[in-house]
Formats: sequence, structure tokens, C-alpha cells
Amino acid sequence: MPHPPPAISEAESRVMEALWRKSPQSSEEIVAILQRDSDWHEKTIRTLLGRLLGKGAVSAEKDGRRYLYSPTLSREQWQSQESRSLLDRVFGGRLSPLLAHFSEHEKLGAKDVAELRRLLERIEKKGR
Amino acid sequence: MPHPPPAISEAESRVMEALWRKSPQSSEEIVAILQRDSDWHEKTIRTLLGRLLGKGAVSAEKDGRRYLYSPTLSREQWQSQESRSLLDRVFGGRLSPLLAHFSEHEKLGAKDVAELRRLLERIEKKGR
DNA sequence: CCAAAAGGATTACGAGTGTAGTCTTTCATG
DNA sequence: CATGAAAGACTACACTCGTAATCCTTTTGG
Repeated sequence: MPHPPPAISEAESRVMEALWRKSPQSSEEIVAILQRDSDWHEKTIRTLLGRLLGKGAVSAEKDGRRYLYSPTLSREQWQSQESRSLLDRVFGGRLSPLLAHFSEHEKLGAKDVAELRRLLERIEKKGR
Repeated sequence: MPHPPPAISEAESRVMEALWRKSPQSSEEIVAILQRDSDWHEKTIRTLLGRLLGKGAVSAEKDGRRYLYSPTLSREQWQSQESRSLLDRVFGGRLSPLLAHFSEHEKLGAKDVAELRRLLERIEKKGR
């Protein structure tokens, strides 16, 4: 593997979000979207896009005189990286302390509980 | 509240770990511990300690000619902050997507499954 | 008493980040 | 054809972080 998985910064991840929702997209569209739900300057958004390109987290294909951008890193890959990172940094690499933490210190909604139940079921089924 | 919760960097959190395990401690002890399980230079460790002091994440009480340091931020508070941050940044602020993500993309160990089960039980009991 | 060690305070310096601004090229329009 | 707007490329700048080195005091061992 030539490239280590690119590290995406907080601000950059917002740009990725736009691309994960729809791709490919021109910078114009991306700028429009992000200006709608953030207060970033157009230049800022383009800079972030450029950095993502440099990192190889997005690719660009020429479309006439402009480019169309697409994510190279999937949202799932990114979520995995980030989750892994939290687990390793904060919870000694194990999921149980994270879960214990949530059960003790954070309130779980009905949806969370339902999801938990589904998760367990799936595991039990799979676990033969 | 005068101070927003201090942001602890990766390296700084290692120093916090030492203090969470035992406190108060002198910088000498902290340096010794961290030199044992990292390859940081003494100066580096002292710098990190100093930054944590500046951020208000640890406090120092004078003990003769030196200081004894104690954490101001608890490990649980920190874990909460970091967990919250992951959820907000990566999973739209909800726990279920995190769980769904783990169930679909990460392998869970027996311990994790057991913890999950206990968690669910506890919740069910509490939930009336 | 003096020189070295210990502890803390200050300074350093390159990479990454947030947040733009400027420069360049290229179409499109009057 | 000359201009101006749009997209991208390059530059900027302050701040955090990782990683120390240097400077200043105070204590202490010879």
C-alpha cells in the first residue's frame, strides 16, 4: 500500500460530508452547499478541497475547464479510523470501556437501546 | 464557569494518565514513569506538564522547593468529552450509528459482547 | 564557598490547521 | 479584441502540537 490512510481534519471532514452525500460534484456546488450551512468564505472552502486533493482523500476528474471531485476515502473507512482512534487513545483500545462509559455517564435514548438490542441479536445469530 | 473544558492533546493525555493513576506526584516521578513507557526526553515531559498547568487541566501545590501536581480534569470527564466529540463530529451526535458501525465493520471480542449484554440488562432493569 | 545538579520558565522550530488573500489562466461578453 | 469574472494555484499568518534546548534559580555535595 503506497499511501497511509489520509488524516482528515475537522474542517476538512465537512467538505467530505458534502461529497459523501453526492459525488462527483464541482467546486461550485460544494461551495454553495457549505456556504449554506457554515459561514466559511468561498476561498476557505476551496483551500480545504485543495488540501483534501493533496492528501489523496478526494480525486478530481477534468470536466471541460473545471474539475469534478469525488471522495476517495469512504465515510465508513473514515468512521472506522476515527472510532479506532478514540478507542485506542481514550479507552485502551477496547470497546467495553466505551460502552460502560456511556451506560454510566451518558443518557441513552430509546433508539440507542433498540440499536443495542439489534446489535446483540445479530452477534448471537452470527456467533452460531 | 470561567474556563471552557480544557482540550487535552494526545501527548498531554499520556501525562494525565500518569496523574490519574496516582496523584499528587512530583514532576520527577512523572518523568520517571513516562520515561519508562515512552521514549520521550525529560524536557518534553516537563513541557507537556507545563502546558497542562497552563490549560488548567492540572494544578500544582508547592511542596518545599518543588511542586506536586494533581489532575483537575477527571479521567471520566475527559472520556466524556472525547466520546461526545467523536459522536458529534463523526456520527451526527447519535450513539446508534456508532453502534451500528461497530456491529457492521468491527469485530467484537467476547469481552465486548459480555459488556454489551450487561449494559443492556442494566438499562432494561432501570427502564422500569 | 563553589560548582554542579535539579526544577521550573522561556524560547525554538517545523508540520498541520483554520481561515483567508493574491496571482494566473481562461472563458465569456460587450 | 479588451475586460472582467470564475476556477484553480500559490502564498499568508497566527495558533496548536510534538519535540526539545537554553536560561535562570535554588539547593546541595565536596
